[in-house]
Amino acid sequence: MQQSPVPPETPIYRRIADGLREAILSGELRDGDRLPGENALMAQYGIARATARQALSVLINEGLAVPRRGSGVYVRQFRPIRRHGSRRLSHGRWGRGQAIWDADTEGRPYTVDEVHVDRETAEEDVARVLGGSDVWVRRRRYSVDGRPVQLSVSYFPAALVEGTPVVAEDTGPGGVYARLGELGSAPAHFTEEVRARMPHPHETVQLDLPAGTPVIAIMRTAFTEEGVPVEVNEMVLDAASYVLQYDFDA
Amino acid sequence: MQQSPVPPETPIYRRIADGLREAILSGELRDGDRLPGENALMAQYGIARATARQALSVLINEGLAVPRRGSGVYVRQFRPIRRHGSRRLSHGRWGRGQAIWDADTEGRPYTVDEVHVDRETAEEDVARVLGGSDVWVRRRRYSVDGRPVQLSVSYFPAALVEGTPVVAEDTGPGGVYARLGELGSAPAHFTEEVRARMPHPHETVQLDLPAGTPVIAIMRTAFTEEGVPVEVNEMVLDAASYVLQYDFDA
DNA sequence: AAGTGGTCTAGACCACGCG
DNA sequence: GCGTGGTCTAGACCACTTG
Repeated sequence: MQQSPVPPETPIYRRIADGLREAILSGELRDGDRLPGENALMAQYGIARATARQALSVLINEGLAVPRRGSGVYVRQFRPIRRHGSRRLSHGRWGRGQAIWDADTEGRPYTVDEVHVDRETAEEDVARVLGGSDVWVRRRRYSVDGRPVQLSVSYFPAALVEGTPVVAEDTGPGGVYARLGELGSAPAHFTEEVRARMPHPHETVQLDLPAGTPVIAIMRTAFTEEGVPVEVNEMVLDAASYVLQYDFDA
Repeated sequence: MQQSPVPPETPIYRRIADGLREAILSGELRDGDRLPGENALMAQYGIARATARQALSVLINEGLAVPRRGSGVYVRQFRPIRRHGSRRLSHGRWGRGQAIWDADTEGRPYTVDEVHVDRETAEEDVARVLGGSDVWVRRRRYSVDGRPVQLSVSYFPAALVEGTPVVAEDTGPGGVYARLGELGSAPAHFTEEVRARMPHPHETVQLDLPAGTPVIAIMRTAFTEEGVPVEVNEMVLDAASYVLQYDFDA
């Protein structure tokens, strides 16, 4: 037997997915709640297993639900961190300014791990910006509340940082930017290019991302007061964990 | 019969997807190229149809491929538009500044359609920012090269714009901001909150998004010189069509 | 007309989790 | 141990695109 002769406008699996999405977005199903499982959907709608799975996969790929093996499918949560771009302009300057999206206050403890510092040959895009492919690279991963949220790779011109604390494992108080300042190359201007896309496999692993989670990719270039580029920083953020904030004037 | 007794590390459909992804990311398969179809994969790997589909669905949900009914599955392309946040800081100021990501030059013709102007009661988040829920709302959709790329909804305090050209269908030269200026409420400061997520169903329709495409959601608040909020602008961008650029000082 | 992807059924074995 | 989701098979009918 096949389905009813006239497919009722939209396929069954879509109608089921739509209903569940509605329940999630309306708040009827809340963070961490369990969705009806495959067996429940099969019984309730009289459908085959594959069809029930297809319905659930829609929500999973939309990032609204997360499957847990041996347990069930659950509503996913969104608890972002607020990341300030141009902070100096944002702080209590425009009295009545209010944030639209809720986000945890900054200042939560970051954990840094998987720090690697290496001398490498930069890819073409980075080399073009820095004006040379001979670079030192600092890679690291940031976690908040034990969950990885950001990968970060910084590139520095080798001629500038060779043999300096910039390429040490621990860069000391104030971090890399303070050390660059001591070299007479304090970053003064920044350009950030922001994209969103689905993660690559290694990002999925390193950030422990469920299906349906995009990443935000930021390429930041730091310039000295004189306009000399001294760092390119490539960041990949779990999109479900971040709200970026930028403030500027007309 | 079932598969071989020991699942060889990773499931078949993943291995196939990994291979195809590799081919795409390495450039072996290029923009618009056709991927091996379901039948080809079934024959090549000796697998069932559902398994071949599962492999392809991975790439589709990652936004790397797009299925075309009756035709095949094709490599997707990424041709972004560059959107400048704080442009005033960016223009030729830091001589050697180079962009990392390619993007079409701005200035390509935008098309605006589906313009709707209505008086409404704002949601709580917008009302909190504007200091009241009585608002006028301007909705519109932007297209470039005939493809929809952005949805935009602007909220204005009704008390400020009631009966002014701000709420006319055509706002005239200089647009809404010029009209706000004539009202003595010229926007002078902006805050943008940026998120990325998977699209809601109506966004998928209005932006004609294939599966696996995230959207960038921007909430921009405009303030006068005195710090009075005069507009909240909620934008939803096709993430595959945009690179955002922000420039700021240390 | 042939080939493609879209939807759906009815089974199967598996690893995992939770009580 | 039982229910859960993860993977896979072997079929079917359909709508659509293309030569």
